[in-house]
Amino acid sequence: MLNEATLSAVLAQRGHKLTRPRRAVLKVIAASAVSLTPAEIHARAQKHYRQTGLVTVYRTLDLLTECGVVRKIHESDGCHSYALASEGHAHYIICERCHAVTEFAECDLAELLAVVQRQTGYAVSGHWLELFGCCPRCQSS
Amino acid sequence: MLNEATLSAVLAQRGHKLTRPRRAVLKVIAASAVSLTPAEIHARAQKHYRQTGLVTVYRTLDLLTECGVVRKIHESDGCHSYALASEGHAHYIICERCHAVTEFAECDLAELLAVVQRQTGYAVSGHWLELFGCCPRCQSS
DNA sequence: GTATTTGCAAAATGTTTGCAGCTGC
DNA sequence: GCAGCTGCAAACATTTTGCAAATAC
Repeated sequence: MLNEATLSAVLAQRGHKLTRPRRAVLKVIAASAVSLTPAEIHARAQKHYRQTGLVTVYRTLDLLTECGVVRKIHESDGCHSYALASEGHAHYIICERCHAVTEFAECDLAELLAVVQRQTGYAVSGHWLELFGCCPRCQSS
Repeated sequence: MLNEATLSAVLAQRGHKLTRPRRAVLKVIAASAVSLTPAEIHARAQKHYRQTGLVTVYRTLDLLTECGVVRKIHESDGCHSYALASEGHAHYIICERCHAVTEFAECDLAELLAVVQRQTGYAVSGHWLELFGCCPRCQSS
């Protein structure tokens, strides 16, 4: 999903355009190994396109989230940062030291879901799993 | 953890006191089957103790969270609500229709963690799992 | 009695909206 | 050309801070 042509197509499909600020925001998020807050994204986006406004960053993040290009990262102190999303269902593992974010696809929760469903009587329709830890780089330093 | 004597002891241990507003906040959270925002907690707490201020609600929520009496609930649109925490490690299943919150203890993720650890090289130190669905009551209505 | 807690007003922070002009397709 | 997008300023919502008075123990 790093490809500009692809992104352009995704946006066009919904009647949206690929503009300079949007390009800048995506570039910033795609280039970062760690999750970023809107303010951080704003600051970095201005290096790609100087006039990028913070308001546009917010609007772009909403749009890209809707398109599934980007995901909101929830950490214990809140949920104010974003990272690039790969295609399809995925989860994150987050470094508690440097905020590095890595996706992982493995999520065999079928058995757990069945047990909980039985225990609670809820009809489970979705789940959300995040792991926290220490990334390889931080481990070696 | 609904017991006032227990709470008083937990607070005392850290040099804190059990005051009227704190009692009111706890009562509200303990009595609610659904997660509540600080503003909602404030409104309801005033029925127990009229003078409860919103600022105190915020401070109390922080304190109770620190003590593990209460937990912050993360939902897709943000993370601004709180629910009672039972003892020890637990997860929530949240009703997407009425925001009902139920804890479940089952969380056998050992195998998954091992796989992800191998895949990503991270040293996993914590996890966080939340399920979404439809609670029994909403299902039948 | 004293350290902690409180409510208030005010400040700080983070996010959203209204609008006239600009830009991608 | 025109729908959609932009940046700005200003509105708004939420959370935090400073402080003198009140309270729990």
